[in-house]
Amino acid sequence: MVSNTVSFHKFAKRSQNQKIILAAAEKVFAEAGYAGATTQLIADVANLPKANIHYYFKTKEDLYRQVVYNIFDIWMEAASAFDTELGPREALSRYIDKKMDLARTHPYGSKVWATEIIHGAPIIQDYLEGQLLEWSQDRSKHIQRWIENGEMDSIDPAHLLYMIWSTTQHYADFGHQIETLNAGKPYSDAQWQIAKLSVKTIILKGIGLTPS
Amino acid sequence: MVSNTVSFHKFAKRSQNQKIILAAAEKVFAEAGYAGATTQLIADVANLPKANIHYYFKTKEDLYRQVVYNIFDIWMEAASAFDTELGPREALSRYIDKKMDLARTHPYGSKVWATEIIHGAPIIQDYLEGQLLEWSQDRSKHIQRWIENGEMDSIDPAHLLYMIWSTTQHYADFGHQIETLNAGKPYSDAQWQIAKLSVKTIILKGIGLTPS
DNA sequence: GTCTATACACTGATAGAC
DNA sequence: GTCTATCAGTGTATAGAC
Repeated sequence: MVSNTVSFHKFAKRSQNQKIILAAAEKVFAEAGYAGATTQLIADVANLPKANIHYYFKTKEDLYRQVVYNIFDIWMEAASAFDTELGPREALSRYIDKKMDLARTHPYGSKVWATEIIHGAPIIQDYLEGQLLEWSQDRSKHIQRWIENGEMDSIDPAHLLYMIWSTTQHYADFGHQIETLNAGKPYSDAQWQIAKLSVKTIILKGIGLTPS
Repeated sequence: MVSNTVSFHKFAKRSQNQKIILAAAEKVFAEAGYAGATTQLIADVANLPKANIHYYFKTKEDLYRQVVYNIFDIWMEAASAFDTELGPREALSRYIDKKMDLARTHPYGSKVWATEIIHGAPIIQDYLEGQLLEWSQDRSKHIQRWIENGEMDSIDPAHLLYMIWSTTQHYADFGHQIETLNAGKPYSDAQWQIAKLSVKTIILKGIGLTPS
């Protein structure tokens, strides 16, 4: 029993430190880019000695890889909010809401993702060609069916998806610019509500629906 | 006369080399990020010795600064396509068209801009607070007037601008992802046409207009 | 103006004491 | 598991020959 307890505590501590490092790394990778993010800076933000970073993650690339996988997983889970059984208005409304919420709660992850894609997806390419392609094709088929059923306007589904992705992620990736144009102040709860509603209203009306 | 000729040639060569270096730097900064872009790599792409880069641009930061200023100038010039005297439908149509054209012709510049903002605008902050803020406020006022005149739906002008920026720039910044989801092939002329039309259709209809 | 050689600083990673 | 000291490699920038 003693050994079990020790073992449990060790794993708990390991898991806890890994979480702290991952959170620090996400922030530093987002703000400085992959090459600009030094392990020393990540260690400082995590409030740990530099060597500990390498103890928990063998290389800087491994750490970066974990950060990118994490945000991808979070987004793919959110993508299930795009539930085609609900019909176009409700499915798209919920998906946009979910993506806007994530832009607010996970801005660093979104920024890391953006630079990863901008640099040609050196790490996440396999996932783009796998999970993301599969999900996109599945949802595109359902959108096509809605169009054929006269439930929404005729629009190339890919461009509808790109519009949702770009518009929602913009509030994370370009948050600094938005804040600058907002008198240098971050959005309040009320302003986030208006942003969400504005995005939903324009997109849904733009394809012949009314927001829910 | 001889000295004038020599002088002329020297300036021409200087100007020419600077253009070659700027084009190479734009590409390398876009694909590798600021810290990841080595002067050696920029020199290789420009097909010049590394020392020549430092001869024409004192520091790497100066070179980066020029690249960022260039894309900002190009965008601000395009922003004049948003001619409020044309009325909402025509002004917005032309502006979206222009931004989509720039996403296609200047993808590297767009990517450099995106990472600059993602990293907190360390170089371009003054321009955000100056020219960009001024332009945004001016156009927002005109949009407000259109709304009051019943020429378009009631939408917070800032969010309409963000939607245009994010959607159009997405085709440059996330071009790699779009290409991956397009069977790994870059967009054809016809596909770019569809993209432009899709973006314009959704946004204009989304605010109560019909595309021109 | 061009280019080679090099100085100087910094970074990722690890060895080894605790 | 933790942390200090250190190494090997790489980067920016420049000096100086041509």
